[in-house]
Amino acid sequence: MSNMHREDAVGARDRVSSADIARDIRDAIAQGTHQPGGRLPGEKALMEKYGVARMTARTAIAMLQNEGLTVSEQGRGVFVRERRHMQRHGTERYARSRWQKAVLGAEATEQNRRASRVIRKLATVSAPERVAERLSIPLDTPVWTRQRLVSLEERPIQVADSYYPLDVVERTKLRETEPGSSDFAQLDAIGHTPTRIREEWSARMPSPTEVATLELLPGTPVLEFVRTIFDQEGRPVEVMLSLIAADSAEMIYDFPVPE
Amino acid sequence: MSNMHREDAVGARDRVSSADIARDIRDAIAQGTHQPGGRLPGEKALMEKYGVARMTARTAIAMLQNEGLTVSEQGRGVFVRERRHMQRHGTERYARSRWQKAVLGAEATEQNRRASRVIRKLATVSAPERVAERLSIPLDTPVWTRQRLVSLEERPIQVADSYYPLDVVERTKLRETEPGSSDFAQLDAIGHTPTRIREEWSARMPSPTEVATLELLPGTPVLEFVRTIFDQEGRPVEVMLSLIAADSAEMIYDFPVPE
DNA sequence: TAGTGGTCTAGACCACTAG
DNA sequence: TAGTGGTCTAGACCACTAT
Repeated sequence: MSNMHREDAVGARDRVSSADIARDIRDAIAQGTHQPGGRLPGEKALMEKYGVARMTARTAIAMLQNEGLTVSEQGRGVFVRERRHMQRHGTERYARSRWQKAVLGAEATEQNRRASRVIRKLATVSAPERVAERLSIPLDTPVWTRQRLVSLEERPIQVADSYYPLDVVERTKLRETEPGSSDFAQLDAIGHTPTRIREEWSARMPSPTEVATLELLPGTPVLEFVRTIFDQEGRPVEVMLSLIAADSAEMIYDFPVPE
Repeated sequence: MSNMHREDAVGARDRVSSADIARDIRDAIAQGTHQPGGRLPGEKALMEKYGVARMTARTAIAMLQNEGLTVSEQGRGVFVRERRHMQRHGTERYARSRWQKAVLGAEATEQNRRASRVIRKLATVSAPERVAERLSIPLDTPVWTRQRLVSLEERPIQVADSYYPLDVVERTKLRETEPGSSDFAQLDAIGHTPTRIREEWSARMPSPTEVATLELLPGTPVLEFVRTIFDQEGRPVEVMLSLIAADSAEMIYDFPVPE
């Protein structure tokens, strides 16, 4: 963090480093000098302005990109990253009164945005470890899975893989591509009334595969999200493993102080 | 994603790219070939193995670092990143029965780890926007703030800045450095019984300042956390703005399905 | 002191975008 | 086609770690 004496300083002046350049641009963005979506000085401009080599300018830009502040587009330039619309995940969205519509669809509608989903997989598979643990079944027990990619306004925002014990889905629409109403209503209809929910999640940087699937920009973390639904008897009847682009998600929990 | 024909392929062989090198190492880590904390091939080793220039090897290593998979230590080498202990955040930790101890301290003790906190600021300040909104007061209204840095096992893991309406803290220990018991007990003692809690979460990459404060490794996202405490009359009496290293936090919420 | 990663320079060729 | 960013090479000097 040694502060640089800039070019205007007399004598022993430190050379400008990529970190200095990055700081200048970062500050300018914070000050509002550059608006979201606006163009930033490119590699050439930085080379000239600071008198550095191309790699130095590139390093500065890479720093900002890894912070999620900018995006570089080949052939176009470097831009201030635009904020994405936030998708809110909260306790209220599971309310009984909303079971008729798919949870996400309902939320999107409320926020005046279009949600769509693409089924990636519908099959019977061996329960992966995280699923088996939560469904309280042995590892590799066959389970039904429905895996989908959820998009909002054409942008993929969430991978959601649901797993159900076979006996739960046996005679229901949950095996179909388009169940029509939400998992909640479906489960309720077959005698497994969703009664308690457990949500677990953490954040991390995505793998390149995940970057491709969710079309993530550099510097975007993902939320690893696991939701377990318990029925009226306390039995876990669905585990959903999900991956959510962190730049478009906000989790909100509203609850009374427990005794 | 063009698959490379490796050196052993005949004729027009693609050159090995930094992405290829990164993929090889990533796969090896996933396969368990390299254990957490274990040493990875350094720049020189990669240059020789793949016949590339130093910058190419460095780029490959940088990719892995930005994914949070590796750490480079100057003068030592490149290593597989070790997993940090997880600090769990959930609904139960606010239970009335725990109000005597500080919330975090209690959780740490249960997990057999030492928590410590350093006060960074105790003062009356103008309410920042996010605080004013949640306390339902005009922007820049004076509020009392207590800002602290929480560490677990000597590692900083959370910045927590609490804000209180002035009339709430006027005659209480909340203004002191070491209130002795938790905010919850303090608020309760002065007639503002914590009754409802609202928690809001999102994740993003940290600024360099935040990296320094939380001593974050590259490729570590942060969780931005806002907790609002409401008293028995539904009045917001505390807003806490917090920043948490994502590689050491896991959120768990357990709640009944709302009506 | 040897070996490692951190930073910078200088120049090449490629891929994509826009006029 | 000009201009932009993406990737790679080759070599220099520096900072830190270990021995």
